[in-house]
Amino acid sequence: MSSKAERTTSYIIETVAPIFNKLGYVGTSMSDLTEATGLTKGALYGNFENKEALALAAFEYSSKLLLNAIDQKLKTPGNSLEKIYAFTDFYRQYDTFSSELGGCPVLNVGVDAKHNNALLEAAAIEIVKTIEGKIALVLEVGINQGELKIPVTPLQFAKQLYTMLQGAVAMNTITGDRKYLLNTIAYLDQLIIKEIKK
Amino acid sequence: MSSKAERTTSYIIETVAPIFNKLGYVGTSMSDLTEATGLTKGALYGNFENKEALALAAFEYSSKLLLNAIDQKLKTPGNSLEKIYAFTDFYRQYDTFSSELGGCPVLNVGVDAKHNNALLEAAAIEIVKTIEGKIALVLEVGINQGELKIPVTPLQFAKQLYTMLQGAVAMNTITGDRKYLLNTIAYLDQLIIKEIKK
DNA sequence: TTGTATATATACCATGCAGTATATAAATTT
DNA sequence: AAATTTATATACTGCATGGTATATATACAA
Repeated sequence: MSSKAERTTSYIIETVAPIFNKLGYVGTSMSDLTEATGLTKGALYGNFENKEALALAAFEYSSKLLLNAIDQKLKTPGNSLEKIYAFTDFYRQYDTFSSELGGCPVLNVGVDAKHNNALLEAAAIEIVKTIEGKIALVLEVGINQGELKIPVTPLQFAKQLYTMLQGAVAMNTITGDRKYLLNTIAYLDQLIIKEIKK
Repeated sequence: MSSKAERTTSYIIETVAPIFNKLGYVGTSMSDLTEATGLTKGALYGNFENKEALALAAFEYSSKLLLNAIDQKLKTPGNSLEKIYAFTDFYRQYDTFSSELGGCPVLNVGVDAKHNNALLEAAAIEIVKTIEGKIALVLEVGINQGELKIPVTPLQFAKQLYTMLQGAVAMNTITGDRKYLLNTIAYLDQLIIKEIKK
């Protein structure tokens, strides 16, 4: 079993992650975090070197949850096309999924940290590459098995797909309107049928 | 001619706008602004009631520059299709255009202000609606003149178009890679030929 | 159960923050 | 050019910030 110390460290990260994601790195104060956790500065600084280390751990936690969810969709049983469908379908509920994380960590941290924290900025870029790579892999398998035809390289198509999804996520985030997600996925689904299904 | 007072007010807004856009509302301090303008707190508070009023004026300035640029593209001589092309083509250089504003004001303020400033959040939503409306208007004219056929309502299609563009803007902002813009516009151009050109 | 290591709470520091009152300087009006 | 209005600079609040030193409490090992 995990020690008490390990459990409080996890507890801090889990509690703090959505706050950082919502308020941003500079927008989040240490007192926001003591208030949310019910712990004191002593506890937070005993578990993390400083605010930056805490924010990084929080982002890694949030993005890992996102990556796990994506992995799960891309491992849906069936052929590559079905996996891609499961993945795009996931974004129909991305607003409720990401609300538990305090919003989309890729978008929020990617935009927020741009001029405020270099480490977080780099971490966000890393996650983007990871996600694009995961999508590309599924596409590649589909091509090799003769299921799919793609007008560009798998990575290139993966980037295009993810860009459209993140467009919907961004518009949903800004306006609060879920239709951006629904309409974009609806469009993507027919795009996939027309363009890449063999 | 404008009075000295009016000119300094304008000067403050112009100088301050890209800083707010880059650093965000909470991330920008009044001392950042006195430093950038070469003025003192007395001057800033003499021209604006408080930080929020200054940030709002700055966003209005930035978004007006964006709206003007979009208007110009959508007023390109020729038929509706050519206007739409000019508009999408504008986004090929959107990274250099927006860098003078400190990034895309819609994306940055829309994401940053979400949980930090209600007025800015509302202002960003307003700009989104305005832009979508402008695109929809051009599409509508194209339909009425028998140039274009569209699978959904003009506003709906405009939203879809803008979502894809903002996806490219978001990915470009996060990663710093211009290809997201170029590839998305390339895709959009062929989409327009296939889907809406009559 | 006691002793010890470790984790958390408390109290504090220097600094930076948004905002203000007032003095001084500069622009505008006459 | 003088008078007056208006804008900017200075000096100063009170408060919140990230971070730390140290005391106290708690978890774990014996």
